[in-house]
Amino acid sequence: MESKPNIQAVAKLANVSIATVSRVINNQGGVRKKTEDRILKAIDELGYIRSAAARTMKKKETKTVGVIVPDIKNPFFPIVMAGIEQKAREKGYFTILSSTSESQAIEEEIVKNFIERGVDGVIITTANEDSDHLKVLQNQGIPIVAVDRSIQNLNVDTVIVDNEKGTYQAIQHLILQGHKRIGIICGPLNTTPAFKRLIGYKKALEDYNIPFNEQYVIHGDFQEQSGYKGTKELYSLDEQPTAIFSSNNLMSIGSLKALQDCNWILGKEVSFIGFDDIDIATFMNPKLTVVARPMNTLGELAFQLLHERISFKESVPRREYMLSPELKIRESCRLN
Amino acid sequence: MESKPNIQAVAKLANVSIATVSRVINNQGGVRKKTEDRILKAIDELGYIRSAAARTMKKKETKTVGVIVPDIKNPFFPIVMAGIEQKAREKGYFTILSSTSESQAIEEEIVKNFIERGVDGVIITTANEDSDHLKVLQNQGIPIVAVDRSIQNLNVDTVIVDNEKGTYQAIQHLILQGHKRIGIICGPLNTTPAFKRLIGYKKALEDYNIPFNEQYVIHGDFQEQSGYKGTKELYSLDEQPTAIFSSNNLMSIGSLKALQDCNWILGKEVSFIGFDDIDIATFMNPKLTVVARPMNTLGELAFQLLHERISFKESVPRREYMLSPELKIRESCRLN
DNA sequence: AGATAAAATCTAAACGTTTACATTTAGGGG
DNA sequence: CCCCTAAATGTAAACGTTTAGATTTTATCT
Repeated sequence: MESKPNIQAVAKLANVSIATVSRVINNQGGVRKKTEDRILKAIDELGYIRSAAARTMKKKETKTVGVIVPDIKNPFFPIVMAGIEQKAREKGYFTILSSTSESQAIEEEIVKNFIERGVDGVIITTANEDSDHLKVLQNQGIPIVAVDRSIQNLNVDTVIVDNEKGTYQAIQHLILQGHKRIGIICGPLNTTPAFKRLIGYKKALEDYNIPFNEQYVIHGDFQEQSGYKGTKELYSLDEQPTAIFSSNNLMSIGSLKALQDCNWILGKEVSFIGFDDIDIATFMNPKLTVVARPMNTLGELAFQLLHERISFKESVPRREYMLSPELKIRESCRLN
Repeated sequence: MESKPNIQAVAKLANVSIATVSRVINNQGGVRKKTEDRILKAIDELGYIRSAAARTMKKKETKTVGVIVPDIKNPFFPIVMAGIEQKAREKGYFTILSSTSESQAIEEEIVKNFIERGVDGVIITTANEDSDHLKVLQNQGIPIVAVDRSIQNLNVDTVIVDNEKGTYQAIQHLILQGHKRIGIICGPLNTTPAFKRLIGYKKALEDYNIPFNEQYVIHGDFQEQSGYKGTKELYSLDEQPTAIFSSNNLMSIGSLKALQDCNWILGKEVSFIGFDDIDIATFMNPKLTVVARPMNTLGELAFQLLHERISFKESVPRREYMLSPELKIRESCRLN
């Protein structure tokens, strides 16, 4: 196998200088049609593909944005990613995705790697919000957009959903149906989404004068297993809750499995609302009432903000978009 | 904002030559402890991060593998990806993921981009199997591993599951329960998985002397919508099938929705088996019988093969791993 | 045809690393 | 204390682009 052809080889074959070749591959114009054809032919003949590395070195830009998510297995993120990818492609950008498995150590590794590679910007759902480990990005002048989870003490554009409101509405819905003992399965409370959802829960109780009871608050980690365990805990309480709110999709699945295993009858003995719509929602019997988020839009918006930052380096003030989730009322909640 | 520090700046601050700095950042040893400390301190002070671009240019390697999937929204791929990512991290490799949305045009774009970036290898589930558009990779000497779908006329390592066998077992299971009119919802037949699943279906019918009936074969595209439509078609047949086999997860979901909308009662009026286990499977009533694939293993194995190729450039002969899927018998099939 | 302007093309210098090879420094033995 | 060897460090070239500025070619107008 020959060594890979470079711009030099193309230039020689087409009998021009490398500068002219460069002009052609970058569509800069100012090249005679005849010359261009000759060069194009040479490129084709040699199978020349330009080296992004060399180009990046000169241009200091990569037309690449890095995306960091905490858990690629959570279907929420692939959908957000699809939104990002689509918008990025439209603008001629390329995306690279990495997952941290909710580990800050891995997140740091990825960030460093992204910087090494010279990404033009980063879209991140961070594993740890109060984290200095993202300062490096800012020091390097790399724009950041936080999506789904905001970042403390870092002045970055943010696209989130109104977690508090979404949860408030869900809990309110339950209260209005007569529920007073409502369990909530939380995510990691050092993440805004999890925290805000708990706030929404508390506020709804307060507004309707229902005493807050610590035993109904389960501390989960956004993984299926913790939803399962948490639900069993709730079940084993002397005064069982009559309704359960689960703070994310994966935990909802775990929770529902626990319900089945306990023979705790959904929609009859216990009402249920989950944050995030999931495939199973409409297949369950009864169908699941959920708080749904505009996931695709979240991604599209995130890229759009990032792109603006990349394009106009001038300091636009920080922007925060808060999208509204929607309570999709189906059948898993019953009067109590 | 200062311009980013380079190795030169570090060298000056630490009062050494750039060669020594290079030795330190690459852990090559042969540097006096005292000097190393001085350099490390300088690196830290300046916030120096080496440029991958410049490095790649010299070394002609990136420690990066590119992963191409046809549909990031299909939960199958994120799980495979998780397997790849984990193994890659262990070996010090970094992965970049892109999704083609089943479009060959986009796939070509991505491939080109990967080459430009100098990925050391590619793991791909191609959108179009009989495709010359992957030859470029081979021409560039970039190792490829095909996962889930093989590639025609290209001599690459392959990791797939035994689609034919998996489907055969499913259909056999239905036949032994007395079903004779069995519908199948196929994926795009120019992909091996879809094709092989159809083959498995036909072979099972043949082995049990059940006549093949074209009207029970629905041509879908692996997307939810086609599963929905296909199922309605089957429902509208004069001689409705008594059982349905769906060739992938997304189409299963569509199919099940159609069942509900038609009031065609699952497990009673119609039996059902889907390829790939899905969240909803165990929540349905009755629970879904499925053909399950070892998705995580698929990814791990794929990276392993690729890594071997990258490490020992010598021409090991082509390898093909075919993993066995497993028929998980639950409740969605009933005697007929 | 000659002068001039405009268009096309070329030359050469970066960009930030790695590394073969050259040079300096340190350490030990006599 | 000097010499020799090994260890540590330095020098300089190369990797493949882009691009400013220099030069050549072409086209236009008298």
